[in-house]
Amino acid sequence: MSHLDVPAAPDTPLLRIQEVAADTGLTSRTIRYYEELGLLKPAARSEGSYRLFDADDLDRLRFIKGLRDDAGFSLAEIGQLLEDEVARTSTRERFRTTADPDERRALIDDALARVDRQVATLRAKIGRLKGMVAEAEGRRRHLETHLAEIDAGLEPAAHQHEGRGR
Amino acid sequence: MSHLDVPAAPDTPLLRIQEVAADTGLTSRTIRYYEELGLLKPAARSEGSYRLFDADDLDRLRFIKGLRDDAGFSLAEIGQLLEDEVARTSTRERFRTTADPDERRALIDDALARVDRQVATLRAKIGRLKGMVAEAEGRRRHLETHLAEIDAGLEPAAHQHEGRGR
DNA sequence: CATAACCTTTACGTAAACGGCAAGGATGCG
DNA sequence: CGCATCCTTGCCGTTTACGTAAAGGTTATG
Repeated sequence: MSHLDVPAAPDTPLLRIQEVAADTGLTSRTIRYYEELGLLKPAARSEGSYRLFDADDLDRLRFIKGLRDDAGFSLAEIGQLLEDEVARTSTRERFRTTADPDERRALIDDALARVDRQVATLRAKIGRLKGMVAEAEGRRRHLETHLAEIDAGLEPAAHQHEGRGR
Repeated sequence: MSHLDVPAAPDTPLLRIQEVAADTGLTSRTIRYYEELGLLKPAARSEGSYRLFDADDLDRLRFIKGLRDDAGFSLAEIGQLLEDEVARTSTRERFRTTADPDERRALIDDALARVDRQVATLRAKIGRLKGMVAEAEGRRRHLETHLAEIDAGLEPAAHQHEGRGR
């Protein structure tokens, strides 16, 4: 997440939900659902209470989508990874309103810690997947061994039609 | 999968569903559900139609669980990965009953191809996860840059309570 | 300011992945 | 063979992750 960006780049135009949906590949329903679950909170609301999203929110949604589609995490797990949104929102606000460098450092340190935990979680998953690849390759070797046995024991025998294996 | 094992190790005792559940960490309900979905078919049925599983089935179930828990695949995707079970069953049978080395080779080649596809799928997922790690690390660097800016621009300023970051 | 296009909340519907229960048959042991 | 235990096939219930329609405000545009 790039919450804690330069005081929310004042040039970001703030998009409405449909635009965000198009940009992220999610549906507006899904985005509202994620908000309902506390996975994000739009940067603002229009006068008539339209949800308004900034670039930061877009990043967050894309990250969520990645965790969901690519990493296969449940929304509950994603919630754990992103960690409580209320805190994030108030943090973002605090960061904008405080000028105390010590406090700003502390806020960034927290954000760093969160990112590190995310990376660790992703790496753990990569590790498990690699374990599965290793298993599969074990099966592969097993099959090849078996194939070699057949070749050794029976290849010399006569067989009519062209062999098909490589 | 080690279907196509040495003609189904004749020493395997054939377990009943509860035993299998205990061994794999699944529930019997789940195992039946997986069969219903066509993810596996128990090696045999007892006289009174009890499901009976061999070591091969156990491997398969553990593999499915791995794909589900570790890799985060949906059961539908797992079904694709394992590829149609009916074919597998008849293949297993064919393998046991045929003596023609050419045919056995062909069957093993097919199994090899399946394993290769599985490995490719897993590797693709690993790739996507690494992409996410890279993204996260990008955010990390961004935060650090930001932190450095604060340090550079404001650190020299006076501040009362002990700095907290490292 | 009229109106199309977009938004809001509310609420019911659905597919996936099981959990749990009921009614009845199968196994194993003394 | 009697009985506890395990199994079978339904079948309904639940959670997750949304889809979809309803009823009614909001915005942008001519």
